[in-house]
Amino acid sequence: MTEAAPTTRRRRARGSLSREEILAAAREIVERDGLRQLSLPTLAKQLHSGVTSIYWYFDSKDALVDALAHVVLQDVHQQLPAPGDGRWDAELVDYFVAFHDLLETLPAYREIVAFAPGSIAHSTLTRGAQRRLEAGLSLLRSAGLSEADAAAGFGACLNFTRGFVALEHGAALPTRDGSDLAGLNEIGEEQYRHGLTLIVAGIKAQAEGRL
Amino acid sequence: MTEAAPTTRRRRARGSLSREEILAAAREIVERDGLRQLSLPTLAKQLHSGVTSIYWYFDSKDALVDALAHVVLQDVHQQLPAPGDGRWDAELVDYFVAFHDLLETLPAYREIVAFAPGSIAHSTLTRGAQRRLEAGLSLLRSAGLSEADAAAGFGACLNFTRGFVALEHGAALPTRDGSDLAGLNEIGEEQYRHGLTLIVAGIKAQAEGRL
DNA sequence: ACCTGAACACCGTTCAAGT
DNA sequence: ACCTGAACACCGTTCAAGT
Repeated sequence: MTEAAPTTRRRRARGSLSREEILAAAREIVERDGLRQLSLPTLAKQLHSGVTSIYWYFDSKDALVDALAHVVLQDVHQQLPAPGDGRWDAELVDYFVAFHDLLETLPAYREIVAFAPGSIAHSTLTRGAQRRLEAGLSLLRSAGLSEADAAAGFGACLNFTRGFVALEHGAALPTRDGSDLAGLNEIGEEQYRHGLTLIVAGIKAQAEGRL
Repeated sequence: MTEAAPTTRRRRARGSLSREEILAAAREIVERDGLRQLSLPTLAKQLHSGVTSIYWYFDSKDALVDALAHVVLQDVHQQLPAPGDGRWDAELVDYFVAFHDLLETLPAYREIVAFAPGSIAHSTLTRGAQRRLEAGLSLLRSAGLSEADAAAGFGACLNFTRGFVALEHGAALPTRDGSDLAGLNEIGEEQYRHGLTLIVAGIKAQAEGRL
């Protein structure tokens, strides 16, 4: 009765922790419960480690979230599909719709983009991601656009996609009254596709010298 | 020596607090120090009130932030410019560029969109805001689009704008290495304008039956 | 009806150890 | 070198009062 119950495991072995393991555990928590539930005590519990052990690998919680964003983004870019060989404008739409669907599917990405957009912005592109994006970019070159125009057009699609996903988060609630202006606040797959189609049509107009 | 120093004011008068005053103080903190600095203790200090007094007017901190988002959004919509009477496509671009600049100018909006996008999504449009938006919408009707196409096109511009602003926040840091793919991560006024121009060109193509 | 402090269960971070 | 608990200065929220 005088001793505390020895319910929990004791001390972790010396070299048993790592950045990778910490990030994997953090990701699991974020996918399961959302970024707001990610605290250092929760994370330590999941790792069976002391809370302060985490500080050996990351300077702060913010730094940890930055690193997590980086890992998740790498995953996203790795899963980017290669464009097919149909007409460039149709392929470009498909390419980004796939991108959009991918982002929608990854809860961790949505969580971070919604609650720590800064961490996403900090993350630089890896070499592999650059190659994937290059493939999309080349679609635009094949439309006969100058290098600068192609990059700008691709960037517009990219920005639209990223921004749209940021918007989609938390917009899943029912509208509170019926006074919605022709569904202007509606946000979803259909609205995404429409905006993207318009941008691509704009690029096409530019390629044909009608801008 | 035995008494605590009576440095601070005593108790607030009975009916002296209000939702409005609380929101105004909260807004001041957000504009000055950012949303992350907004805590109930800080807020209470600014109000010279007890921390728990705030709970008489708001159920939770989240509810308070929701209300703050609503107030700020109302301001934004009230400042929306009326479109001029030039060509519809040029006017539409100007209309949204003004919108974008407005959002950029209001730190409170940026803070909330960045750190509490959910609160923005919850907010419904007031009647006044609807009238302002109607003016922009009518630009599209004058292009000869169907009601549905006009609303969809306007919505695309709106979504692009909102999403873009969400992206801009925290993207103000210098890129960490030079491997940036033709400045694809660049985000600013120029990129905004370009994306918007493409969307409008796409709408034009649609209006002329080229989509 | 409206304002309040005490108390609670949480945070992130620093520091001075243990091994 | 790597892991740890104690301690600190914060949070948001509940509750049982005061007026």
